Amino acid sequence: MASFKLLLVEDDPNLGQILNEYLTMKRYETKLCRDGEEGLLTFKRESFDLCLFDVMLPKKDGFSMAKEIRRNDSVTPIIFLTAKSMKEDTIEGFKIGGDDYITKPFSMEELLLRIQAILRRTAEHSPQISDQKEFDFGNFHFDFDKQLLSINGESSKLTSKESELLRLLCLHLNQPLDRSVALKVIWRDDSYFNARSMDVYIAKLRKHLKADESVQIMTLHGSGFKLITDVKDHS
Amino acid sequence: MASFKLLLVEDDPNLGQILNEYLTMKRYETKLCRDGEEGLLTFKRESFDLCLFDVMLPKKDGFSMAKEIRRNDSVTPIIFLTAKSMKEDTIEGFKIGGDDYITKPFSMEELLLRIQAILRRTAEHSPQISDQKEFDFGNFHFDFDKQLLSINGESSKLTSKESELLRLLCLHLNQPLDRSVALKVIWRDDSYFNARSMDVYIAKLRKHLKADESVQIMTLHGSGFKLITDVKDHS
DNA sequence: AAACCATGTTAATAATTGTTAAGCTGAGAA
DNA sequence: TTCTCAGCTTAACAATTATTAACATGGTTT
Repeated sequence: MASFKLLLVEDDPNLGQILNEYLTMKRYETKLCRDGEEGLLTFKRESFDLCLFDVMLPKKDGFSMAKEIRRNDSVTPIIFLTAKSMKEDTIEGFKIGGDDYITKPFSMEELLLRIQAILRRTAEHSPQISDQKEFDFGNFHFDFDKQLLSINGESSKLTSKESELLRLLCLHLNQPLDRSVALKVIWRDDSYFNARSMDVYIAKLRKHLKADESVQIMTLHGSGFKLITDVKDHS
Repeated sequence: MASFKLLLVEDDPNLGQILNEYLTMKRYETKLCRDGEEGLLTFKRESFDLCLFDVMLPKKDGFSMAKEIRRNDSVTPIIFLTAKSMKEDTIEGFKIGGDDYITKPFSMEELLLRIQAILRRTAEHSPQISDQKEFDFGNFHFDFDKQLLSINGESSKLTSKESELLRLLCLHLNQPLDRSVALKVIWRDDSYFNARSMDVYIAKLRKHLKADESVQIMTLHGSGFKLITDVKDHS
């Protein structure tokens, strides 16, 4: 899946960098700005899936930024990060059209989960341009909606779980797919039994993919799997 | 706008009543339940726009309720209210698929704002309970009021249940339709027997739709169905 | 090597869905 | 009223899909 793009505006260099690294590690494309004006310019220049604004910022505070954004964009979610837990502030934040308000100190995991909770709602309904439904790899053609995997004119029907897993693998073609990512997306929970269930489905997919030897699902021991296709060597 | 319907499950009678009154005053239609089992039954029987669950509850805790709901409804937003602010708990709440997690004591205004922030997102994207009466998909033309499904000049009469179900599928054309959504809209109650009845009607519709191979009702095992049509090729 | 995980594989079990037909019910006709 | 019929529900059983268990294999660490 194409990663989400976040705009983080935070003037504290330490916190800014830590958050930046953490979110990047979690596969978000993160842009860090140091003050409100820079943040607003960046927002106007590029396009983001979600904003994280510190409230107290040099040059232009987080609320003012949000107000300006909401004048012509009522969609992009905004989360405020702040040291103050003042009731007045919280309320102000939501009234402007913010989506969440987190008080420092917060755990990074909680921030991540709140980001995910919001993106889950906006992403699932938005007319995903990047929400690919059909894939070609090796000699295969895979239609996710119809749950059909075809090769040389022959097609076989996949089950829902098989399709979901194959789709995730295709979206990461020739790139690693983390176990935990797949488990969270498909099984909604990363647990021992679900993990075993996923292994069973990997096995099923491998059987389906036998029809083309140049395609295979590689095991990345301890981390996940990777769907790879041989690139033909024309040397 | 028709007011939103909230399911509030809270065992503390004082807090329960205060919240109930406050939310009612704010023009939400609120249903208050005292324990988890009652809450779950109510949820299955009626249909709500958002849930507010206390975590610690008699008979069945808030997390267990959320888990059961998320098994066939990934849509309805859930907010957890709790006395504990344990990090573990917060994380658990989001992992289950919750949308927000509020720690007592909280201000009513903040709760209200968080509810609004979430509803703003879901409402604007949700497949509007549209009053569309006629649909074209594949080579079919479907007139909901007349209960007529036509193709190539031939039309067949549908029963009212068939029509209602086909209409819901059409409104979600090429998108998933949750079992629980359909059951609540058409049967008013998400229960075992109604679910079986719905399966029978899916079968009936499939027979009707055989007349055009490019149209079919896909099964999304464990979650629902999807009416799909081949996208016409305009090359 | 031994111990310890993680993964592969197959089969048994459980859950969900497909299908057909029998029963029930309410509305209109006789 | 009773009869009939269409439409809906319920039951029963079949088929499919998903999960869990059990054991085999292979990688990693010490």
